[in-house]
Amino acid sequence: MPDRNRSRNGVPRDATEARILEAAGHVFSETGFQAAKVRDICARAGVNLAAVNYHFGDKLGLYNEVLRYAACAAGDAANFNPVLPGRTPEAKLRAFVLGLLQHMYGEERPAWPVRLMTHELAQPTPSFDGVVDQIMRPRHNAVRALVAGVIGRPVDDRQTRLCAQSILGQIIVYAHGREVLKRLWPDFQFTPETLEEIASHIASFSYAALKSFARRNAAAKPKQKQTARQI
Amino acid sequence: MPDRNRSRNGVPRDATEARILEAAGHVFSETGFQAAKVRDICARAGVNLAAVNYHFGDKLGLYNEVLRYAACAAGDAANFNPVLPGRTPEAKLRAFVLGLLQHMYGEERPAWPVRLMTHELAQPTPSFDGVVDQIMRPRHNAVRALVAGVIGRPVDDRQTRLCAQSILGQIIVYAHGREVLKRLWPDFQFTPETLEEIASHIASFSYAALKSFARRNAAAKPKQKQTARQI
Amino acid sequence: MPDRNRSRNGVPRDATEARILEAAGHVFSETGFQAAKVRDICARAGVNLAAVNYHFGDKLGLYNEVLRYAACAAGDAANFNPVLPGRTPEAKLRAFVLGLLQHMYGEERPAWPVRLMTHELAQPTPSFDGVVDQIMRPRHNAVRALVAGVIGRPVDDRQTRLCAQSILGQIIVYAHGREVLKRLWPDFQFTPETLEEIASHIASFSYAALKSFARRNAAAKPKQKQTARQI
Amino acid sequence: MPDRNRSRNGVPRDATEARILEAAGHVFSETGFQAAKVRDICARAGVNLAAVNYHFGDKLGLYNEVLRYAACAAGDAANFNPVLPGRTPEAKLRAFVLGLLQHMYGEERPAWPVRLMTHELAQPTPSFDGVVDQIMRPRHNAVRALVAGVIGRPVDDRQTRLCAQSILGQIIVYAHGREVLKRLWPDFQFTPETLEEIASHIASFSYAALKSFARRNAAAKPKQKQTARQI
DNA sequence: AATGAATGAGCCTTCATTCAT
DNA sequence: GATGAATGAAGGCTCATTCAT
Repeated sequence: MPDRNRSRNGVPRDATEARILEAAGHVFSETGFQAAKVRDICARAGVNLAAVNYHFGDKLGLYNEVLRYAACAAGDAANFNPVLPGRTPEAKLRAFVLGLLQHMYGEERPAWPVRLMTHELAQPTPSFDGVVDQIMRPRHNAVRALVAGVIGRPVDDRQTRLCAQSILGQIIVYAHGREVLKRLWPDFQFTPETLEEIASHIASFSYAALKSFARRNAAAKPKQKQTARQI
Repeated sequence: MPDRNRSRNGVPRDATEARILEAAGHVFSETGFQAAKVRDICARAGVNLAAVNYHFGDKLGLYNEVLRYAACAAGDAANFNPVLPGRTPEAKLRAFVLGLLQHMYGEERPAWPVRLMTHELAQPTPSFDGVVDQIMRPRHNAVRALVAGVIGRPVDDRQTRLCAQSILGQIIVYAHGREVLKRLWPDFQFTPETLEEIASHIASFSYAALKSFARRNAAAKPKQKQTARQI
Repeated sequence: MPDRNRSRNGVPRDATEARILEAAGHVFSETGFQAAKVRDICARAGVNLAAVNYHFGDKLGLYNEVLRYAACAAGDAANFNPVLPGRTPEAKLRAFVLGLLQHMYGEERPAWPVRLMTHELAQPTPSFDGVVDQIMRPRHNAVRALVAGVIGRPVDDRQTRLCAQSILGQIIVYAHGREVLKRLWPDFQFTPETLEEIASHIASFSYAALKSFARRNAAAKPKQKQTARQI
Repeated sequence: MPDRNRSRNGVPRDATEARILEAAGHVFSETGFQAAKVRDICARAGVNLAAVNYHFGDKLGLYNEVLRYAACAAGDAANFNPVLPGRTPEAKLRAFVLGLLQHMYGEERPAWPVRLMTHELAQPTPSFDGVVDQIMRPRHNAVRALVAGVIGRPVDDRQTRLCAQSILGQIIVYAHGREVLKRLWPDFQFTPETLEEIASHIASFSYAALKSFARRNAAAKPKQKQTARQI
C-alpha cells in the first residue's frame, strides 16, 4: 500500500494515480462530491474499483487530493503578478483579468477545476478553506492593492473592498454563472478572442469606475490630500 | 391521493404540504437535489417517510415544486420595475440592485432559495430552464434596457450585454460567492444597512462606468448623434 | 360498517360490492393474489382506496370472496348433469366436455375465473380446498362414473381414475395451457365453432380409447363378466 | 463485477452463482416472479443481499438465468428422440411420455422447475417466449410427427394438432394439475412405478384413440389411399 | 502491488392498512 | 356510511468499502 503519511499535495506519484486524479476531476466537477460515483471514476480511469481506496484511502481522500491538484494547476495563475511595473493601472487590470479568464477558459486547460469550484461554492467541504487561502486570497489582495492605488484609499478600506468585489464579481460571473449565460445568450462562445474582449471590457468598465471614485474621494478630502502632498 | 394533475405552481394546498415544502427547501439547499435525503426532509417536516410520495409523487416532483415555490417568492422581485419614471438612471439602478439584494438577504426571508440556486448553477436540473426563463431573463432584460438607455446602444448590442453582465456579476458575487466572502472578509455581515451600502456602491460604480462608455460612444460616432439631434 | 359476520358466499350485498368483486376478479386473475394491487382494483371499480378494507376487511378477505364469487358462477356448470339419460355414452361425454369448454370460454362469460384458477394451481391459497370440493370433485366424480360405465370397472378403480385424468387433462390443457397454445398455434381462436370442434374431438378421442379399454378388460376377465351377465 | 455480456445460458460460473441459482429456483417456484423476495433468495443461498445485483444485475436478470437453468435441465428431454427406430408407434409414445414424466418427477430431480412453469402459465414473463421456443415447440412437433404418422394426416393438419393437444394434455395434467390431484386422489404418489404406470396408460389410451382415427380417416378417403397403394 | 468477489448500510419507492372526519 | 389523508413496513436496488488472494 502506498505510504499515505507522505503528503502528496495533489502531485500524483505514478501514472495510475495521475489517471485516477484526472478522471476524478472530471467526474467530481460534473456532479459534486456526494453524487459522484467511485465506479464512474474508476471506469473512466480504466482502473479497478478498489484502486481508489487502495491509493487514496477513501472517496473523501481522493476528493481532497483532487482539490489540491486543481489548486496546484491554479497556482501558476496565482503567481501571476497582477501589478506589473511600468504599465498603466488599466493595463495591469486588463492583464490580470485576461490571465484569470484564460486560466479558467484557456483552450489548453481542462474546464473541470472551475466547475469543481462552483460545487464548492454551493457546498463547501473542509478543504475549501485551504483553497481559499492558497488561491483566492492572494488574488483578492492583489486586486485590492491595485484598487487602493487608483482610488487613493487603504487596502483594507471598506470602499476598496467593495471595489475589489465589484471587479472580481464581473469575472466570476463568467465562471459560476456559466449555465445561466448559456441560456440567456446562446450564441456566446468562449474563444481566445472573446476572452480578450471580455477582459478589455471589464478593465475599461472597472477602471472608469475607479477613476470616478478617485475623483470623488479627492474632492471629498481635499485637505488630507493636500496635507499628504505637502509632506 | 391529491390530484396531481392540478398544477400548484409551488403553492402548498394545505399545512402539511407547506411544512414539507419548507423542510425540503432547507434540505435541498444544503446538499443539492441528488445528495438530499427524503428521510431528512420528512424528519424535519415531522411527517412520515411516505408523505413525500403521497403528496408530490416522488423526490423529483417535490424538488420541482420547491423550485417553483422559490420562484414564486422571487416573483415580486421579478415584477419590480427597474425603470421607475421620474428618477435618474443611477437612482433606478440603485433601487433595482437594492431590491435584488433585499430579496436575497432581507431579514424576513429564508436564506435557502439563494443556496438552492447556487446548487442549480453547479449542476442544473431540467427544471432550471424554467427558472431562468421566468426569473432571470426578465431581470437580465430589464438591466439591458437600462444600460442601453445610458450608453446609447441597442439592447442586444454586444457592449450592452457585457455591461449587463458586469452589473449582474457585481450583484451575484454576494449571492454565489457568499462562502468565499465569509472567509476573506469575516467581519462582513448582511444587515439592512450593508445591503444599502452595497447597493449604493454597485450603482455608483456601474453608473460611472456606463457614463464613461456613453461618452466614448458619443465621441466615436459624432455624426449619427448629430443627425439624431437634428431630427 | 357492513356486518362481516354474515357470510356472503360470494354474493355482493350492494352495487358497490358487486363492482369491487368484478374489478377484483379481473385484477386478481391477471397477476395473482400477491402481485395484485388494491389500488388497481379500486381504480377499476371506481371506488375509494379504503373501500376494500371497509367492505371486505382486507385484501385476503376480498380475494376469498372473489373465489367464492367465481365458484358460484361455476356452480351452474357443476350442476350440469354429465350423464343425461337416454343418450349414448359418447354423446354424454361430448355434452359434458362442451359444457365445460363453454363455461370456460363462452362468449357471454368473463374469462377471468379460469385465469384465477390457473393462479391457484400455481400457488394454492387456503380457499382452494373449498373450490376443489365444490367445483372440481363433482366434475371428477361425474367423469369417473361415466368412464366406469364404459370400461366396466368400479368408479374408484385405478384404471377408471387414470382414464378420468386423461379426459380431464385433454380439457384443461385448453384452459391452463392457454399461453402455450397461443404461441404454438397462433391462428387458433376460441369461437363457438371451435369449442364444438374441440368437444367433438375430445369425445371421439376418449370414447375410442375407452372402448378399447373396455374390450381389453372384457377379454382379460371373461369369467367375471359372464358371471355378471348371468346374475 | 462479473462480465455480464458473456452469456451464461443458465450455467453458473462459480459455486456462489450456483447456490444463488438453486435458491432462486426454489423461491421463484413457490411464489412466482413478482411476489418472490430477493431477500428470501439470498437468505436461502447464504449470501449477502447485494449478491444478486452483483452477479445477475437485478431480480429480473436472475429470473431469466433461472429460467435458462431450468431449460437446460430440460434440454435432455427435449433432445430425447420420440421416434426411435425399430419400435412400434405405441412403444415410442410410451417412451416419450415416460421420459417427460421422469424428467418432471424423477427421484433425482428438483421439483421446482415444474412449479416455475406453472407460474409462467398463470402469468407469462417476457422470457416465456424463449422457453416455449426452446423447450415446448420441439416436443409439440415431435408429438405431431408421431401422430401424423399414425393417423395418416399432415403434421399441420387440424386433426393432427388436436390429437397432439390431447396427448400433451394428458401429460401436463400431472404437472400443472398437481395440486388438484393431491386433493382429489390423496393416496396418489409419484414413484418410479406410478410414473411407468401412467406412461403406459397414456400411451395405450392415446394409441387406441389414434388407431381409431386412422381407421376412420382411411374409410373417409378410400380412393386416395387405394391410389397411394397402387403407386 | 493490485484486484475480483463480496458485503452492509442506506436510499427511494410501493403498498396495504388505518384513522379522523 | 364512506372517504381523503397519512402511515409503517418492507422491497429492490445502489454504492462505498473491505478482504482474501
